[in-house]
Amino acid sequence: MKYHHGNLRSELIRCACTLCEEHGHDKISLRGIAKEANVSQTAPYRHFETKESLLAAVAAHGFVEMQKSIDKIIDLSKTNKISKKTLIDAMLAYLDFAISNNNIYEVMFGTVIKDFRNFPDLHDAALEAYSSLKLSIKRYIKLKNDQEYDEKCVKIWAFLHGLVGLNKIEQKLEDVPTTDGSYDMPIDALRAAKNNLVPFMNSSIDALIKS
Amino acid sequence: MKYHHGNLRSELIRCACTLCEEHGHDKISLRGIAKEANVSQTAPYRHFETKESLLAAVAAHGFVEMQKSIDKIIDLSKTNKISKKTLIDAMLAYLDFAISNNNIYEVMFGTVIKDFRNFPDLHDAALEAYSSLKLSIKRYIKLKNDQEYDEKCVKIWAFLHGLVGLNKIEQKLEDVPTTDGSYDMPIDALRAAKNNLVPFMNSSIDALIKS
DNA sequence: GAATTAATGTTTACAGCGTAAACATAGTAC
DNA sequence: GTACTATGTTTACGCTGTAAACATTAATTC
Repeated sequence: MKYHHGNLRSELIRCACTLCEEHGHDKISLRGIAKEANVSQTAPYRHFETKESLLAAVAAHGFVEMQKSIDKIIDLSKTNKISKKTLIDAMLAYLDFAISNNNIYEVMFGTVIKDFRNFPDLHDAALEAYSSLKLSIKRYIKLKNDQEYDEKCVKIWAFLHGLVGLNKIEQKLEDVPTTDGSYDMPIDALRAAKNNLVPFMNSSIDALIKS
Repeated sequence: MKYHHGNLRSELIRCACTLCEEHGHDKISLRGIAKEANVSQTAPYRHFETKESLLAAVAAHGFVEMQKSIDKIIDLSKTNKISKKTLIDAMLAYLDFAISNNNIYEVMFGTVIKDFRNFPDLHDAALEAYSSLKLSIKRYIKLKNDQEYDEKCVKIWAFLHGLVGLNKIEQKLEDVPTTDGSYDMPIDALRAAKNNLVPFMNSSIDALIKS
């Protein structure tokens, strides 16, 4: 029996990512992660000060992956303009990551990690991801200055981030017959948006960039 | 000493709202809420099956309050058109509620409550709140049909919800000198948006409605 | 009005949690 | 080889959500 694990740190992050995505960050325990990695329940403390700091590593990993999926679309090796279709594809890549990594996205943007400044790796990864989002706009359209790019980028980011949030709450609501008429249903609208995502995004993103 | 409390249920909700907003939903315990209400630590179980269901009541209360603050702006007693300024004011009321009730907003839209269908009061309150958001658009602009209102409403809601989310993460990031240039800073842009919220909203909301 | 029942409180108990402290083993430097 | 450091385990503590048994008060039935 070997006493030392070797690379427990990265193994813990891997297990944490898996379990987190499977069950949600609020349903996983440090002990459970340790068990998954086949070590004692306090072994993680040799590599992470707290549970929060392990989750910070999960979030950082998430930002890196999210950035990769955007970078893949806009092709970092080049510097030329990108088409509107490519821009939309990049935005769709954001949404796709957020939705297929729902629970990790929650850790990245939720309240689990109070302050990114306590976790420099995470802090950097988050800013790097933003820079890819911004770059995709820079490559799409010519604007006056950096400040203007930031303004558009924040608008689009807010819109994307909001769509992710609404997608979550759609899943919590019920189909209720609207016949009663006392209130209206956002669910159909959310579903309609999802089923026609490309035109939906096309009009919205363009409108925001030009606003 | 009186053994029965009388209206412990509503008192517990009140205490839970207070403590939740003060410390965040993940930092409060049923026991702590019970202590705040001066009852034994298991007394809440006579009124709420689980901690989740008490938080559902907190969320429901949040939706009602949020709706009120929107309704106050658009003046439900009337049915006439509203100006663009009034529409923006209603959207600002949404943001204002979300930000000054940060931690309760988190409960309303986060992952704490898995499925609103388990909590009919919450489910209704959420849909009612949506209907007020939609009504404000209906009163502002004439569109073809209900479906079109829903589409615009979802876009605007996503945008608002996203802004709330970005506001949260702004607080977790750090001011870093951009001189290095390896990445760009969303923080300044977020702050700029906040400092000029009215024109920022004016352009965005209009663009989304017309998109 | 007394007896029964239902509603609403308390006390006790349990397993799981994050994590601190003490201890054990393995790898590294001299 | 000996000391030191890194990395693992064991044990322990107080807090958590909540189940179960018990107590008291309010409501209902006769």
